[in-house]
Amino acid sequence: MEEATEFHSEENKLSMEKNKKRRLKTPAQLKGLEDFYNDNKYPTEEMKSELADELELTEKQISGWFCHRRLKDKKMLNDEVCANGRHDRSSGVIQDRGSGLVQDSCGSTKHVDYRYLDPKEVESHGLYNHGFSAADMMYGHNNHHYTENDSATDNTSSESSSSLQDRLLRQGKDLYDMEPSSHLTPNGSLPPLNIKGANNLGYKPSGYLKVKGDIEHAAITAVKKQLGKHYREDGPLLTVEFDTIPPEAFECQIADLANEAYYAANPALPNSPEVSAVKKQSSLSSRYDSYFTKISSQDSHMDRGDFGSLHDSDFQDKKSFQVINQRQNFQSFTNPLPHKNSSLDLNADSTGEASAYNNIKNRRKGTKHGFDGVRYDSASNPSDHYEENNNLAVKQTDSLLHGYENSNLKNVQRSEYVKSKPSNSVHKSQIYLDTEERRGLNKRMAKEEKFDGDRKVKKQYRDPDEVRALTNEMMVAKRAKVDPLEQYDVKQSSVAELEPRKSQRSAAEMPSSFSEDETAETSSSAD
DNA sequence: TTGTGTTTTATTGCCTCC
DNA sequence: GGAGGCAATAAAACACAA
Repeated sequence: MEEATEFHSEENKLSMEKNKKRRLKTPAQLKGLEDFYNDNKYPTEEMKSELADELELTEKQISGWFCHRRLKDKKMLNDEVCANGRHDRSSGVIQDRGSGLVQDSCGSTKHVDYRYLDPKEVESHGLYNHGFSAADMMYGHNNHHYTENDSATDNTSSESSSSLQDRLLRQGKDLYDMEPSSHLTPNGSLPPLNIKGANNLGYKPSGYLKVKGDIEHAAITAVKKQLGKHYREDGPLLTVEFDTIPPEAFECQIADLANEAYYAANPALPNSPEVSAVKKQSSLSSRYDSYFTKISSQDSHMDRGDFGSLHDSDFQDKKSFQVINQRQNFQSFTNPLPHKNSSLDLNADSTGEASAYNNIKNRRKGTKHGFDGVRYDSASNPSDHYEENNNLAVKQTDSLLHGYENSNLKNVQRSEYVKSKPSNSVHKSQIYLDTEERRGLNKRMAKEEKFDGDRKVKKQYRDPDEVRALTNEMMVAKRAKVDPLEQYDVKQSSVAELEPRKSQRSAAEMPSSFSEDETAETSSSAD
């Protein structure tokens, strides 16, 4: 026995040592691993071997380290998403319109989310939110079922805040709309239609989701087709005129969108269709604060930076301030590897460099994951009026939020990063996705399946940091802070304006969800 | 100093793809 | 069936508060 034991000890001397007492990687090893990991999260056998030799580790250790490193990233992402997902769930946000994929932010939340989401509601609200202004949506939520969820799941925030937050969350977080296949759903929202992508992240939609995705997608797509691509965000309630949409009803949408952007940039304009709505967004603050105050106390002074020097045309910069601030804070809160040269770090260290870096990375990112696709779309379509329209809410918010009116010059320099890496992707057009994107969802799903074999290769371009950054972007929407008084004013001022719509909706029996008949009908039409 | 919580490392089992 | 990857788990190492 002893000989055998001795033999084994000789044979596996090193491994035994490592088995009995795990050895921490030396700083040099860790650095090498991290550096390599930043470049390639899925090293090949050769790479592993080389790295093992270089770092004096075994390939097994290398593989294990990378595996755990990926898990770590994923976990971090999930944690972040978890916080977001909680908000979403509580606010009844439909994270994955169409596919039904709600970001499984925390693994266990995968099923929980659906307790709050009726497929019909998901569908109808998805349309709602797309067709309504923020103000409309607010009432839509409060007057319908979502407030129920709010009270049930989040007692810390006012009801009014939820809808607004939902709006921003969707804009910033609803990656689904932005990306058909995101990684994050990481919850933020998972790439709705990309089940594969979801799986990659550990979000494995079970039965219900798998079926739900197709059904909802078909129904929504059909409705979207009926509505047309360009329906006004500030236009009539979808259901109100749904049955009587004249062929020319939406033909002037592009122009309107342009005007909306102008309004957004000029909040002073009385006719800005979304001013009241934007003001309502202030309600975001409550829950946001509750969450981010945990992140960093620096937010307070950071947020009060001097934005005054910025012009309306610098909207992007303004927004970037929030993004950056949030990212900085968020990173400091979540990133256990401060030394890691993540994109966020790059952002802080070198604007230009980070910008270029992220641009490259964004382009490198394949369409495999929804996030990637979304961001890519957003970045690659700067002229997309939909994106512009989506920026509207943010613009308005920026212009209305006192706490953010002022910018920190220090941050201004960083705004370029956001430009290169459009945080507005967060606000990417829901409308756009609901039409153009969704039309290709089924095809895309098929492609996902088809090209799943390429996953390994594409995976190499998955950068958790990017995903994290995107998650942070999603969080940006939440960052919109408005003091309580402003919230109150917003409510008061917007009530009169919105009341008619409210009554109109109820008069039209705005469906909390499409009836089964409608769903079936639309589904069939989509077919 | 100790207890507790977190992080990191290692192992194992399962799944998917080739 | 093998390889690669993911997830769950255990345990050591570390950090921190009382």
